[in-house]
Amino acid sequence: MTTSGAETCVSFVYEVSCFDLLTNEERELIYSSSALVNYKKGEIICKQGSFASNIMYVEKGLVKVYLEGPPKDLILTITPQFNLLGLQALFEGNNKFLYSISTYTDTAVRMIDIQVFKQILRQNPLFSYRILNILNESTAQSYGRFFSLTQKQGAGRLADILLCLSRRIFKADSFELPLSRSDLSDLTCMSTESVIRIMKEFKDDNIIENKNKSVSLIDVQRLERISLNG
Amino acid sequence: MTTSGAETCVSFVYEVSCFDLLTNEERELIYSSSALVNYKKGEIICKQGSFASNIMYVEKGLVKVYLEGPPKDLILTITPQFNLLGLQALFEGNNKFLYSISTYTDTAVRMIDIQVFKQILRQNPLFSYRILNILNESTAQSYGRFFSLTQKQGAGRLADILLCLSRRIFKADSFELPLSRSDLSDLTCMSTESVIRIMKEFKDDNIIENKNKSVSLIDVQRLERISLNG
DNA sequence: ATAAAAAACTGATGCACATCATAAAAGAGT
DNA sequence: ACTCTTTTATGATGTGCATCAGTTTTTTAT
Repeated sequence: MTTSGAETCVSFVYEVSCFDLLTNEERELIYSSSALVNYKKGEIICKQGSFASNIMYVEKGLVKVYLEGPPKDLILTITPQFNLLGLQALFEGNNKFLYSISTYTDTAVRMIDIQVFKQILRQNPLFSYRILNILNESTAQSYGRFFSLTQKQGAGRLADILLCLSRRIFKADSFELPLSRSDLSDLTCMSTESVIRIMKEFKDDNIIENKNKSVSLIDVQRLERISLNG
Repeated sequence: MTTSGAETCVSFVYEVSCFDLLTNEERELIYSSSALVNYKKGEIICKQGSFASNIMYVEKGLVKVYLEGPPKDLILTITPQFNLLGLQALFEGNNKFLYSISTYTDTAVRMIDIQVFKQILRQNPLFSYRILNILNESTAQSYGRFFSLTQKQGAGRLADILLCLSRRIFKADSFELPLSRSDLSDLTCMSTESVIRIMKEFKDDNIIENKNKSVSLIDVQRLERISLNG
């Protein structure tokens, strides 16, 4: 398997547009049985191991979905607005959150009653088919990430994440990074010190620019080569 | 996250019983548009990157689903009979296999036309809901495995795999292992030599017995402790 | 039964990365 | 402004595991 940025991503290409597949009645049902909750930057939306009674839809903001250590956290995805969270709780017999979710920026989340969501899934095959596709995309991406995390060494893993952040999340070569070095280390499965050292290498080699929170990818091709060569 | 064998598994608890949710007509459609193909031990069922036009149902046998290196293969799941394969190809725009699949034993696979499968998904919400649950279970497991592979060290990862093989695949403390040491290394993301060394340690410590292909778990509790402590 | 090939094993060496210790810089709160 | 806390940075040391280079055992083929 040869993967560079695109296939090893922690986020999604397509925003979720699944609600347009609902009938007016179903949409009304969703809205009337849901609540919009606002979170500030850094707050926890849900905690691994707690009971899941909602499917969540990020209407605004940026969150991280992560497994809690010890020895350290592992960030599964960085999810921006217009995406669903907590779909794994649909699995019968799986009524607990497998992961924690917290916010990087101020975030608004629509909490949808899981029973209502399930009911609509059962009665609306097109909607159900769309959800199935979303889950499949997520699985496909997690395979790419599996490969990145287990087969590549540090520089390659960090290159993957930088490319992903640039392409999928911020959709620009330059961006203000709301993640700390420690977050990057939870994404790339290495120590914070190693992230810092490799970032410095990239900077010294003129592959990226980096000052405080701002990051610019200068030599994307080089980054892709590093990603490919592990 | 604290995981031992159960949550870090490469195989599934429940056999797939989704076809009972089909109408007679739909079942007939599946059967008439499918073909049963027999593979010998060691043969390749599908190759990563090739076009996927079928959903596969393992009627008999044992297979591995794996990403191909370089630098080395990564086994995603070990899948026994009565399970579906290739569901990821359902993702629109994803008509290529993300992984290769090959057999450990003589295997019979029913090849189901993907268009027929999709059609039934769209028209039968209960079936679609069941498939969605299967995908969700698979995602949940891959999270556990993510954690195992990225956060635990060698002995813990191997303990996880041994526990999984015992519980999920062979459903016994003693079993004949059709996988080579090299396969175990592709499952645990370490070198073959390391697998051998750790297996020897386990044997010297009377945690397992091992002679040629036969493996017996002697001290399961100890294995679980090793799994937990990384 | 025997040769050939593949898999299992063993030891010596090297290296990527974690860990530890400590300092500098940036951000947050008053 | 200034303190206090958090984050970033950097060097020194340690280690888990890969790699390499062999030997032995097991399996396969004839």
